[in-house]
Amino acid sequence: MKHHSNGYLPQSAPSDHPSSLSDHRSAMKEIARGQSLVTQLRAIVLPALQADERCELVAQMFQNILDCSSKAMTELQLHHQSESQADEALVDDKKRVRRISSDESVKEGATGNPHHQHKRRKPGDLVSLETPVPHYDGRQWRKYGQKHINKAKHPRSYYRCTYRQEQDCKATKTVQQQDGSTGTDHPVMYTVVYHGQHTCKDNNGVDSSTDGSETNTQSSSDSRSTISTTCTDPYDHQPSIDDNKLSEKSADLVTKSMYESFNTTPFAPLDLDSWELDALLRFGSW
DNA sequence: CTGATTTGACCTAC
DNA sequence: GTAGGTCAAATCAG
Repeated sequence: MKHHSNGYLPQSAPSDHPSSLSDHRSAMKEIARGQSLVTQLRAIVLPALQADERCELVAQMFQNILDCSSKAMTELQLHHQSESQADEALVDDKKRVRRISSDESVKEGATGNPHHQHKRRKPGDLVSLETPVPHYDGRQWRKYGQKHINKAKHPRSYYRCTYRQEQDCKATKTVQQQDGSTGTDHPVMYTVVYHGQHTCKDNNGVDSSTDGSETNTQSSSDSRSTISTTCTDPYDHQPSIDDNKLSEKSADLVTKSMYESFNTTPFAPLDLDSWELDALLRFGSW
């Protein structure tokens, strides 16, 4: 799968119904943009709030907004899929044949390989968004791989839920810096793609995936998404390897500390100008 | 010492 | 054959 430069859901090949599909596409783009903006805003605002009731209220409002957009995104995806399915029916048949045969070969233990699922993920099971803060999404992730993607300047990092083993949480995400954003003028933007649903509860016992409103995956994660990052991807500045390591580490540290302040303990106390609060509250009543 | 990250190898899909 | 995704040993950091 190629890096989708726009950072949104990868689309199947252009179909015969360009109008409706492109409508969906642009709607999804807009929603994703909205999610990204809210995410960025939340990343700025929440850490600046003192841990009091208002803070929780604000956090809840952000969450609600993101949940709403996630639901809308899901609806659109479903629509999009059902419409594009017809177009892909023929292709699907071919794929199915192939898949079956390959499954059989696996069953036969032709390889006896210890690695089980190296399947490519289905496009339908993902949600992507653009954010300058790819790590601070209220979830705990563990990096398990990094790869240079064809024609992309920056490597893609692969994360899975920290609780994958203990709670068998299947959620994963990939983070990739967008090619255009190298820094100076515009904030570095990352394309974050969430795969699979969180079935875990995060450590403070707050359920993550389950507030019911989050039936969809990543959106769930992504809705919680949030805040984060810092991630200066090592490759951003393309410094020495050592620098890379340093920056990654520090980014993760920041991420973690943000997580902690965000997730578990309420939020890091911070001074907040009254105008900021007013703006927030106004935003909340919106 | 323990847990997280890095990174090259490996696997599967295309 | 190539590209994307995952594994797991080695390495790093607290």
